Amino acid sequence: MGSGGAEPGTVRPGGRTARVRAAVLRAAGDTLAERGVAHLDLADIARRADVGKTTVYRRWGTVTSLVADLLMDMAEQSLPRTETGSLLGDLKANARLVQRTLADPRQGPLFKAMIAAATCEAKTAEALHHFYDIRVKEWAPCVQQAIDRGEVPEGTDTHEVIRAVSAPLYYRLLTTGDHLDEAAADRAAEAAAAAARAGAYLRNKGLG
Amino acid sequence: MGSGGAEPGTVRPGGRTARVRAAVLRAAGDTLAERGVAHLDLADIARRADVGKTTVYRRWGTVTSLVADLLMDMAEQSLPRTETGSLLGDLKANARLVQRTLADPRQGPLFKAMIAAATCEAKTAEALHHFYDIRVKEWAPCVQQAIDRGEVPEGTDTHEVIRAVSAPLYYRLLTTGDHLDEAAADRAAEAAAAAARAGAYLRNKGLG
DNA sequence: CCCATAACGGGACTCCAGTTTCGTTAATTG
DNA sequence: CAATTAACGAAACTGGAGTCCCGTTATGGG
Repeated sequence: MGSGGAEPGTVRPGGRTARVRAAVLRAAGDTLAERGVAHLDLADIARRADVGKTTVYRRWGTVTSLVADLLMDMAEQSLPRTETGSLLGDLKANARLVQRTLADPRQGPLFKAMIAAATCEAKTAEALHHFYDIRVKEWAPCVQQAIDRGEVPEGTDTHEVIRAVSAPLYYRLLTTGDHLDEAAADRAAEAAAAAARAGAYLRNKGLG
Repeated sequence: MGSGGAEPGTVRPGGRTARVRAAVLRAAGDTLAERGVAHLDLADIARRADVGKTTVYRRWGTVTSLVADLLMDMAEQSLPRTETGSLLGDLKANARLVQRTLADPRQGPLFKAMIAAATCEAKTAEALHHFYDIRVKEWAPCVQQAIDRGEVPEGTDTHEVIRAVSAPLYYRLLTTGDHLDEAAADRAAEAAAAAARAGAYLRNKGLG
């Protein structure tokens, strides 16, 4: 008698198992982008992935659980940031990247759907938080460089500045129907840079 | 022969019909706050509202449609803004209001759920956009006053400044697990004020 | 106050998302 | 290159979300 068996896919992760995972995550992303989280049927995803629906139910069980796995997968593929030499330049590069992603006909709806899925289950929320944590950590160094250069006051919360760039873009995506253009990206970067220079993101504000 | 009949609840909107709507919207809000949009059963809501499930299905039909109605209802109850005499003071008052709402154990999850529901259906999205449009319009005058006072450059997009206050709070609510405290609210207000003063929210940037 | 009928509500019914069963395929190990 | 068994997949099954039917309640107009 064994311990009851680990999660499916952990003992023989190679070959077919990996192919099935890739196909299912691909199909899940496509379907999420097209239809959103609601009324999402795992059997549909299985059909699109050319995989038995039993397999999908056994390995992931629920839509939110599948989204969590998709987020784990996406978190691993982080694209390197570009460096321009100035805070505003770096933040604009970041803002443009976010804007292009959210304005993309596939990626935009996909991100909306993943955010929606994260509101439904703790595990999915955790995966989403991890995903954004990685993105923020990837870009935070450009703010540190600005601090070192003297562009931004010492004690500035670098992560908070990076989040400040994305925030208005996501807010607009979710709460308005407006198109996200490059002007919006530039405005987000300029606002974050101006606020950072003015010391709005200093840690331990108002404790003295 | 008639035209086939209008939507239920439009011909005799008084008395019982209004009571039923109020009870159902109340129950819908409670359930959304507790469980989120996923796996939400209209029969559950009907039971909690002490209303026949047939009635709920007939008048609203789907969860997203019910959320849309809830948003219409909430949009009508706009609380008046306070005036402090300075841009930063007004923006802080706004930020604190948003922060308290999102940090509230009932309202926070409710807003998350409504945002999630809006990603699933156009009609619900429209209702959400309308809701935020009203909130933004309610607070935008305080930015106009700051322009008149000379605190902020002429040509500043007043709506964009108000959105800039809320954006980081919503972004944090959705993409991190962190608690929204008053410090976060103040930081959001200060950043928006600093960026506005620096001219980051001027309309028609980069067209000349 | 009374009538016509809008709107509600209980209960039976349907249909499909999710589960269970069991046989098949192929990843790993020596 | 077998042997072992993890993982897959087709098909039958089940439970409950959503629909339908029809009798009941009570609103709004005259």
